[in-house]
Amino acid sequence: MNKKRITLKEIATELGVSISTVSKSLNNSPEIGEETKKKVVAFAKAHQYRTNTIALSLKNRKTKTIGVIIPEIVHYFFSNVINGIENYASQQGYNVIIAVSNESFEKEVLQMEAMANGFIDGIIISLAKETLKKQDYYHLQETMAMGIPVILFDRVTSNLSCDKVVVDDKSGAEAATTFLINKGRKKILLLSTQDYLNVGNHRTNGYLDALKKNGIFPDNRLIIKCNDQRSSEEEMVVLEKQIEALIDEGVDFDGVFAVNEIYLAAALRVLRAKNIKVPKEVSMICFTDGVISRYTTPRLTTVSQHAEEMGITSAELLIEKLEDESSMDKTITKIIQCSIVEREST
Amino acid sequence: MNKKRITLKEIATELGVSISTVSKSLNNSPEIGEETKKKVVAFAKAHQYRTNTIALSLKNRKTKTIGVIIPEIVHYFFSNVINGIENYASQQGYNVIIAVSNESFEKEVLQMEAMANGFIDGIIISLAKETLKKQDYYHLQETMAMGIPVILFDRVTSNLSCDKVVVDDKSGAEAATTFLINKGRKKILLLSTQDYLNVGNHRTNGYLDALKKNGIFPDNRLIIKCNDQRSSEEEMVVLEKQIEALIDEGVDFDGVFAVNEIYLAAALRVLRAKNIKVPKEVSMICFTDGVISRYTTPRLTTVSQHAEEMGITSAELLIEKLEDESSMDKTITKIIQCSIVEREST
DNA sequence: ATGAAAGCGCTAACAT
DNA sequence: ATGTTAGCGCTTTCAT
Repeated sequence: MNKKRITLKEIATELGVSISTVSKSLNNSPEIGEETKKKVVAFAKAHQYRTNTIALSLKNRKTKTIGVIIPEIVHYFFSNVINGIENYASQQGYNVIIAVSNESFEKEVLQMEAMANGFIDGIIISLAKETLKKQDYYHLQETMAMGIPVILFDRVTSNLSCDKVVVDDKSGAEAATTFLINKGRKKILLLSTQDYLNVGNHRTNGYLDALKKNGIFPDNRLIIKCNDQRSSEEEMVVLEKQIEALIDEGVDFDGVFAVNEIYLAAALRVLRAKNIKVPKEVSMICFTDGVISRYTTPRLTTVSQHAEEMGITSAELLIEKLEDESSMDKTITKIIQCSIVEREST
Repeated sequence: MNKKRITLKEIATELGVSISTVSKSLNNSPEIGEETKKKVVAFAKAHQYRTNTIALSLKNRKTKTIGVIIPEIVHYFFSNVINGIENYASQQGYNVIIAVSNESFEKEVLQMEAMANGFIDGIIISLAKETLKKQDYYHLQETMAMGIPVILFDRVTSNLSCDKVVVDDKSGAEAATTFLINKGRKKILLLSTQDYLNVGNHRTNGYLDALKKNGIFPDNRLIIKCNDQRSSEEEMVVLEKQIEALIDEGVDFDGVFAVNEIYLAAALRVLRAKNIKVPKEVSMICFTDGVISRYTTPRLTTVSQHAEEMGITSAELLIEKLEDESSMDKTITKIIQCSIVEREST
């Protein structure tokens, strides 16, 4: 046991040739005679030679691995993005390291530094809520200054000049709202987030635009911007109470548009408790085409953000920067279009 | 831009001292005079010196990173396990690399080799369905033979001698079934998987044991072992049909125990379509305390497998092996107890 | 107190 | 066709 892997040097002494002969043989260099080549390759195979990636990295000054930092991993959207990144990257011969910031600024900085310090050629990141709130991007600037390319996705900021991959949140929200309007709904409840999350902000604007374009005057009582709670469980409880109160106050609505699945699931629970029929009396739609939408009754109509595609695109952008020096200068922003997945709630 | 990080060598020439003096100063060696030390440290700081992890790894023959291979990432249980691993590992100064096998044997082998080839000190893995079916563990044996410690979690096999972290599936299933029996249920529908998945197998046994201990004779018509379909969507459709058929045939049941959330969610949909009241007429419980359970109506009572704890335990086991040579010989299996989280479906 | 040199495993330019 | 050597960035033993 503990058979510590064999090195070029060992093969060389064992075979009575030089290290470079071994190296060249293994890399199938034309410099080496067929005879020797065969001999070396056979020996290497027999002894399960595996080239030491670390040594290679040190030599080449590149690690062929890319780092991904996401705010949360237990999250349908993000894990799908990772899926996309993983698929494309591995197909291009890159490894993927994943780190989680847990929505914390401090942890994000730590993770970023750990990565920048060593093992990665480039970083793909979606910013933590706290970072967005603080608007402190020093750690990102620093690693970019070190010549490490950074790609931002989904949770981005205009304060950083680098490649970005975003969803067209505004037009997605507009489409969703319009979708409800076209079903004859006029009093549409919006469940959104606080404005510092650009995502929530854009979606709210899309909602407002759709109303305006259809000549519907927005009703402030129909716009709920959820407060961040410590846990999403608590957030649910608070939100459910708010919706309940709304109904009890007699504020009427015939549609609901939520900026994510769980808000809509919360609304659905309330409606069912109040015995309001979906989609008969109220139509419902939300962002995030995740697991929940598929397993509620009725199943939820959603706006898909094409998470996997976002992942692939981010990886493409990064690897391009990595392989082609000249691409380092220009910075581009890719916009992924949303699409509506209709299910039973509309 | 592209400020390529500074090296010891550069600092040395810049300051007119030797490389080793710089190295020692930065590592606060007592060998170096206070004066020089200060000077070097100051200079390093000013130029944002960061030690090159790769070089260190090459020297130390350890990378301080651990690899994790999971069958799926878009999965509540696995992402929670990762969360646990990540938390413990980073706290111990380790990085975590994640790879996904996508339930494919081939991909698992590839990922394993990529990892074993270089960047990781040890591996934590949950086996792909295909691997379990094939029962081919050569790749694992090989990396263990290379002296790389491997920890198996959740999807394990008795054919491999290494540390393992498993859930007590059988007693969890027994507890769940007993839970329903104690609510006065006697005709309990079991929704399980094919037997080659040890997880499904154990849970089925737990179910049978609970029945036996309570003097209930198992009814084969009440045991459904779902076939793997290409996608979980398809699996749902098939399963829903099966349950529907059961009811239409007049096979009666007053409880449902499913080995995972989505099976139970499927059952719930059918029951609601048939206008059967939950939990009034039928009580329901399942394994996997995930997102879905929290957002259906009624919310589902579940058996929690303490995913995060499993992650932490796996990481502990691995890091222990990594830091303490002498622990390499013994192999231990940790069993994580399940617990029931009661919600509205019982 | 400081420095020279070897070595971690590999590649590649440059001999031979 | 094969070998020698330098070097990637760092630590550490052994001089000085």
